[in-house]
Amino acid sequence: MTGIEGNAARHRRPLRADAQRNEDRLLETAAAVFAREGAGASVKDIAREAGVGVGTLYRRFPSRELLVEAVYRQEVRRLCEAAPHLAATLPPVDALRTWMERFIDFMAAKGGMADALRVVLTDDSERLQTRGLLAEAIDHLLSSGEGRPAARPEADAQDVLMALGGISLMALGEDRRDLATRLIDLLLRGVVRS
Amino acid sequence: MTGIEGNAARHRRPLRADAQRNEDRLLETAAAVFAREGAGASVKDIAREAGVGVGTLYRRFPSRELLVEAVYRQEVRRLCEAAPHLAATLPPVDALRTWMERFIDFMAAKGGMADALRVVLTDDSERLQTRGLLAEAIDHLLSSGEGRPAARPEADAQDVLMALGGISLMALGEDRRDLATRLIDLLLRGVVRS
DNA sequence: ACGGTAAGCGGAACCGGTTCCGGTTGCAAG
DNA sequence: CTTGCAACCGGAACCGGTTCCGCTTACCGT
Repeated sequence: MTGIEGNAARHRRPLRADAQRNEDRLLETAAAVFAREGAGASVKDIAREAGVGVGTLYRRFPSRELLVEAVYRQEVRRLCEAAPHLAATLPPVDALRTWMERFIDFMAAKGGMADALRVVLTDDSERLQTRGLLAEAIDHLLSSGEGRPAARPEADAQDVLMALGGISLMALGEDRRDLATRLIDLLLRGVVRS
Repeated sequence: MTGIEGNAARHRRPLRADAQRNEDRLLETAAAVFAREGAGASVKDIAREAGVGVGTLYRRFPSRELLVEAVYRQEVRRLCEAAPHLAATLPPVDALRTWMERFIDFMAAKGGMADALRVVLTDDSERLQTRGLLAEAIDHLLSSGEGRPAARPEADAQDVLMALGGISLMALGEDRRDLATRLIDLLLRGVVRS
């Protein structure tokens, strides 16, 4: 479980040995702390528990949200990879709806991911692979269904992702699961082929 | 311009004289500072410039967002009051779309209102009159149009408000006005009578 | 007028995120 | 094996929001 491999290291000179060690340790620790205390845990705590200074943490993860993103990147990837299977198994609209509800549940399960989500969907810097992953998954769901795409042709995966993000931001709280469901229905009504 | 009259004071013993004076001064100062530096200005600055301690500010406005809400309540009210006129003047869907775009533009114009907006739409405590105002305006637009309501009967003003809030949260940034427009279209397609 | 007290006041202290910078060190060239 | 230096490190310092608490005061009843 040491070292989120698929790193963005692809086109970046390899890290110095100590730096790499610290990065691994930070991700490891952050994952543990988030799991234990929710994604709201303090950055300072994580740094201390990982045995490094905050400066070190910040050089690798320039903001709290980026750390969160890095920690959950794996799980989001898994979520996205499930899209093709859904698309192949269920009727188009149901596949889309199901995937969206899974997305909401995932976000809700992490607690306090709202800010991180906003950053991931809003910030257009490179290194935020997560956003592309999500858009790709949605694109898959929109265009699936043999010969009868689920969505109106103009419906754009990026836009749908943004809309879903907006819904998450509003409906991520405690007793809001039903609100999320209703808003997803609303969104689908606008997206789906009439 | 001293003393937002329509206060929630309705069923609250009147404030002590000095307290009322401070509240007025705070609102006045906050409005000025927000206008000068955007809604991101620091609470401490506002308190200092109003000549009171932060403690005083916080007793009256228990969080930064609530202060923002109070400062802009008037303008939001005005926005909402424009709804009936739009409803009477334009075809139902156009009225709704126009109002929504005004809403977005208003939020964008204030800069850094995103957090305040989330609180206003999300927090269900009393004293947040703004939310009710907005829902009412939307309700008006949804059910207007002589004999031919704009919206599908199940469309709920609260839900539409939440969706619009979500859109705002995602599309409030710099070059995002067009995203907002597209998302509003998407939303309308789900809301409007087919 | 007077006194008691609830309401109010100010600001020091706390907390979490973020930045900065003087000192350290992996590593590669000589 | 040195040595030069870019990359790194740690943590003190800063900043903004929020809480806490000892002191003050407006106001009501007498």
